Amino acid sequence: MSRYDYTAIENKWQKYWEDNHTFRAGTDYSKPKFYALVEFPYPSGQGLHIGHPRPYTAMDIVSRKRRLEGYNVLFPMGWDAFGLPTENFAIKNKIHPAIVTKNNVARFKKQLSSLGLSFDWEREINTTDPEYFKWTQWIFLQMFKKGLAYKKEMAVNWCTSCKVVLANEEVVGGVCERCGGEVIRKVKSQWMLKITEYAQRLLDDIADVNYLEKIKSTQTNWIGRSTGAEVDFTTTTGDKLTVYTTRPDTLFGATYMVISPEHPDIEKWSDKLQNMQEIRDYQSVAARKSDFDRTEMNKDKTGVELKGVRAINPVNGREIPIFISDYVLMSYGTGAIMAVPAHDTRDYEFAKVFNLPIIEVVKGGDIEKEAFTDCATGIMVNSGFLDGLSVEEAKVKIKEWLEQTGKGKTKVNFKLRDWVFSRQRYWGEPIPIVHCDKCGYVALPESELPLKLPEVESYMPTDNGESPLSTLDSFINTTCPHCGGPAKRETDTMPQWAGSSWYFLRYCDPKNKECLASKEALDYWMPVDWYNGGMEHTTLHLLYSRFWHKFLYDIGVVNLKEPYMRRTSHGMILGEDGQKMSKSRGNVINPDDVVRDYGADTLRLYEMFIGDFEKTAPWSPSSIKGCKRFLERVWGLQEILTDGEDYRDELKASFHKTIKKVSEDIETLKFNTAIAAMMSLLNEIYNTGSINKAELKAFCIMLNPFAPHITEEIYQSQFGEILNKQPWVKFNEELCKEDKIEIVIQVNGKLKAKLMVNADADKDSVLEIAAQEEKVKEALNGKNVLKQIYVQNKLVNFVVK
RNA sequence: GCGGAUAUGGCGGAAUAGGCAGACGCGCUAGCUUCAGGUGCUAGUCCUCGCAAGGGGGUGCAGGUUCAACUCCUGUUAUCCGCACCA
Repeated sequence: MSRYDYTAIENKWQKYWEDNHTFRAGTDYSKPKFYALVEFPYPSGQGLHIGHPRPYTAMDIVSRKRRLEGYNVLFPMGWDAFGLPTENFAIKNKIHPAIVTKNNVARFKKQLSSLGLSFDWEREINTTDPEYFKWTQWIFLQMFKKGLAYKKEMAVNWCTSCKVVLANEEVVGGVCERCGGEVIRKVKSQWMLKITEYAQRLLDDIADVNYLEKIKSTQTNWIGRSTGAEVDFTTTTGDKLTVYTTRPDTLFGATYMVISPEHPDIEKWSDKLQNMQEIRDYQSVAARKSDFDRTEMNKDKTGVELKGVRAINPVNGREIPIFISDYVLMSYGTGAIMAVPAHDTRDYEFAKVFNLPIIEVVKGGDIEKEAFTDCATGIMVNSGFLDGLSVEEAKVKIKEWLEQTGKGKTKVNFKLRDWVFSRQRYWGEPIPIVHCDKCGYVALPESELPLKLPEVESYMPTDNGESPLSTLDSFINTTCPHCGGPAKRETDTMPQWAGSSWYFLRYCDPKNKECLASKEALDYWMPVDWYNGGMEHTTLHLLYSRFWHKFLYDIGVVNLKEPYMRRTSHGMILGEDGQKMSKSRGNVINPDDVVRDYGADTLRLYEMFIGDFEKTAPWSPSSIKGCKRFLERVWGLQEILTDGEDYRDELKASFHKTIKKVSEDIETLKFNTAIAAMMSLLNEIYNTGSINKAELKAFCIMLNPFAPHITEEIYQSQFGEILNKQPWVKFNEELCKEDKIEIVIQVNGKLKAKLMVNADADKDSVLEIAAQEEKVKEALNGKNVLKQIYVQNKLVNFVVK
């Protein structure tokens, strides 16, 4: 027999699969379907990372198993190809980003193909393809028409050195991630998407889907719902100043107020404020601080009192001072708070710095030392009509009072903020809006989609931070679709998250020219049955795409509220040193080298065997050899093949048990133990010295999803058939049981002997035999047996004294 | 600070409706094969005392429940991830 020539075998089967369209998702909509999804990669210039194959192989295993189980499987792949690195590469090397993308995609595709992943390449999509982003733009227009897309002045991160707007992720330690330059806040007009309008539904519907618990809780925290009240304070200027609080019960303890430095009322009061210069100074310092600086200021509270304007506590009529401080954020609640120093840590710190009164309103803490915040079970004091009530009762009563007197109302707040949807970049979807002086922002007619990117000389952002598109008069100047007058195009582009917010829908019908996907295809394929991806996408991509999907549900494009039935996630593959792989650490493993040296099947097997799928795992160049050895030994089974169309008795239970374990482990992401079980079975087979036809067939089929090339090759050369056309292996629960079972004999919990007994033997007979064991006799000798514990098929424990 | 997770041999990791701790693999040791290297095969490999038979200890740490605890309970430490002045 020939040696295991993995390169030849893998090339042969990859070609066979391609020629025969083996993995084409069928259009027979009467068959049961299964939609498996992995996150489509950003085709970076670095090529495929060794971490990519981990989730891809996992879902490939599930997909391959489902096909053998008779499902019509959709397992697609595409390219999330808009993005900064490509643009930067284009700028540096003066190559058009589309060409960079094309080259990178070609390389990625070649690399992915070499892994034998069963993607349906006929459904390949690319977010930078105008035929694709036509529909990204279309969805944006629908949102615009429904009032969900709007323009707003927003503070953004601005690198003073690169002269570029940075995403929050690009600001590291207060400086620009790339050049180390100073980053400041700059106000710019940005397109926003009203995801907050969907906050409650995004929260509620998590209950209906099968996501990992940690994904659910991360999303829940990110949405950050809280219930409290809005309370109106009047001021000595006669204005109304509204605060949001989750603790309206402590209203009697409010001894001052704090408003954000950006609060608009400050300007309104400017002629009444005696220390305006001091206030302006503080405002400009706060404005220069990045988010990073603000968090660094954690310990030292700063602020300025507004001299000349005071507020009146609505519950007791007391006049209290108003401060500005950067610990109050304009972006949450109302941008103003009532400060209750006795029961809030931040307010307490601030009150100490500015020597403000601290009034205890819930008994139980020691407010001389610290704020008493953990006071849910306390009793109200110094609180007028709330005195003597529990905190819970007080909350109800004060809310009633606020509603009755018209001084406030119950209010729900979310941490979730609207989505900044503009990027001042070239390599993204153009936003299909024009601005007309007469008509304002006007949507491009759908007939003009896709709005393509124009050719430009340079992709470099401009000095003032506008998109490169803003330098192109031929692009900017247009006519208003509404009034026909002169108008200017929007020059910002969409963020990278746009294209990935609906891509799973396009896979259902990727070539449709009439709509983003036909109703028929969507109704059949959706929802995604199983979506695996990284934890890092839990709060952005996953939330964004749920939002878009809900919007598309509202306008009747899809008929389901949620896009993904099940969401799981995988751990990262680290370098040999346990650190994240990076060029600078020199611990990068190139998948091409691994495929060349060990073969795709070994790589796939090792990535699944490396450890718990959900946890990070360090790459080990020596451990992978174990997987190679295993496959060599599987290959070697052909040399000891004998006739026989049934499992031999001595292996029957082992086969049934292993099939059961592998079948179940694949469903629960426990690929490592599935492989371990097959390794054990292989060892058992070799111990018998031979394998028969039935056994080899079953072994190949259950190993096939993991190592598809070698198993197809063995199957074809031994049995002359295509494995892919066989049904998935079955097990029989009854036959998993061994006739004889080893049970453990303990005395006082200490192992004394092991005994082979008939399965399901009764207590008395086992106890009798157990007591006869030499070691047991010894241990029992002269002792008093107090108790005999018998666990069927497991153990016997004699409790003696 | 909040939320989530993790802690088991030299290494990656198994085992939780409580029931043989260390499956499976790597590495290592010895032997066989080999001129040698590599491959392959056989045996061994948690620590410790012992020539052995056999004994003792052991799942981050300290307690508890139980005939029996990696698994349950209480407390505690460390590490990782996410969010973070969210009122």
